[in-house]
Amino acid sequence: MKDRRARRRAETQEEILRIALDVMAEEGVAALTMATVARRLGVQPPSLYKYFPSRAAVYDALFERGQLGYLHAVRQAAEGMEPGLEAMGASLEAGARWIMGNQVLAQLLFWRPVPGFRPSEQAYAPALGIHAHFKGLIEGAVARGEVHQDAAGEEGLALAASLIAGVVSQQLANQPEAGYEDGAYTRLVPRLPGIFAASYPCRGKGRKMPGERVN
Amino acid sequence: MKDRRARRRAETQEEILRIALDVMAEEGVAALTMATVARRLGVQPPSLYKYFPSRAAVYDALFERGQLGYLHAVRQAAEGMEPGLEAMGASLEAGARWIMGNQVLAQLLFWRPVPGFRPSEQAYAPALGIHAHFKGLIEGAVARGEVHQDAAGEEGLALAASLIAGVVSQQLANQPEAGYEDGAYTRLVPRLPGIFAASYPCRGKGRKMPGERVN
DNA sequence: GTCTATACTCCGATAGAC
DNA sequence: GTCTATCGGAGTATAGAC
Repeated sequence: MKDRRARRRAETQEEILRIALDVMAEEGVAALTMATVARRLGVQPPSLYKYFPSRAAVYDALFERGQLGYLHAVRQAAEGMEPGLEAMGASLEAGARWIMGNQVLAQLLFWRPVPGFRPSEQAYAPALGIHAHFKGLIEGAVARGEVHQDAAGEEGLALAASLIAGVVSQQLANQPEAGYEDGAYTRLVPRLPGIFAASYPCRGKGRKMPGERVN
Repeated sequence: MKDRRARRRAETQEEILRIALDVMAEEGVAALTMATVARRLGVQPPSLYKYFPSRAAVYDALFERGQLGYLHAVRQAAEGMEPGLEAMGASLEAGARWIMGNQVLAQLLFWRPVPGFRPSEQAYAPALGIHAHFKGLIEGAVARGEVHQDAAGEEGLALAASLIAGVVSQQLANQPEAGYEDGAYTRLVPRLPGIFAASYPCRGKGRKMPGERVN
């Protein structure tokens, strides 16, 4: 059966990627080498090139997998919810949790730790979906009168992306070992929707926002 | 004269660090090699070890230099100003500008791009000064009634750090070639003090903050 | 599909002559 | 302080036997 061979091949590719993630977690994202993966897999380095044509191809497969995982996480969190601030908060939290649970992939996605590596167009494609997802949520918040319409512009999207990138960057750089629940920076995540809304006030002040601070 | 020898030696160390920065900018922070530096300096690799005992020592010297440069930038920006939101805005902007003008050092300071490298205690020391600097500014803002006193707690400091880290992380990862003036993310920096203040409202709403959005 | 063998390049670091 | 020479090892990738 060709199916069996194909499945076996896919399983081996899976295992290569899994081992690669382990190596990157232990040695650093940029320190991934085909030889190390081969040793752990119990084969000789040349064998790996039957599954991935180059080291960059391994990075690319992981990059695509990461984008898809992150996209799935933020989408699923808002599933069934009306687009708006609350759904945005759910997506932000899910995204932050995903990042803290997939730190290695997150570094590959959101930083540029590997000199010379640029993701292929296909691997980068899900990022557009992520952008569209948050754009839709913010437009929903505008329609519901939760934020000013300017929030749905590029600047608003940049701010939303910067807010989440800020807390996770600080968390990963300063307290990488802390979990999502314990992190001094991830603790800020529930407040991000309120901070975002306060940055694009609709009209009247004092509107109660989810996650807003109560003094 | 021993002074002349010492000065000559210091000059060579300076040039080594300068070349190392160039290499890191072109090849990636983690891709720095002593051999590359030696080639550009026009000497043989072993000669470098007369100036730095190891590659890690080069990273460490650059790390310390970066911390001191960043500390100096944020301090100087607030010099002569009363501690408060306005001074905090000046420091944030100066910090963002410094980062965009010293991207390689910034990666070394705020990300962890080099597997196995940990800064020495001495090299890390200025970071404590940076923390204290912003703590003082926020305490000034509290004293002036610009923000709630909770802003001066660890959570407030974490938020301030996350705000600036977010915009520069996004800028470096997505538009590294853009300058501070043109960046889609650094453009948000002037609004950060207002966003921070809105997150820790003192009492009455609607207070005008520097950098606050006008709708 | 896996292996051995290998070509090729590079690295960090050291020893010792000059 | 600089050099040559070298150790000892790493890496990516390919060729070809099995």
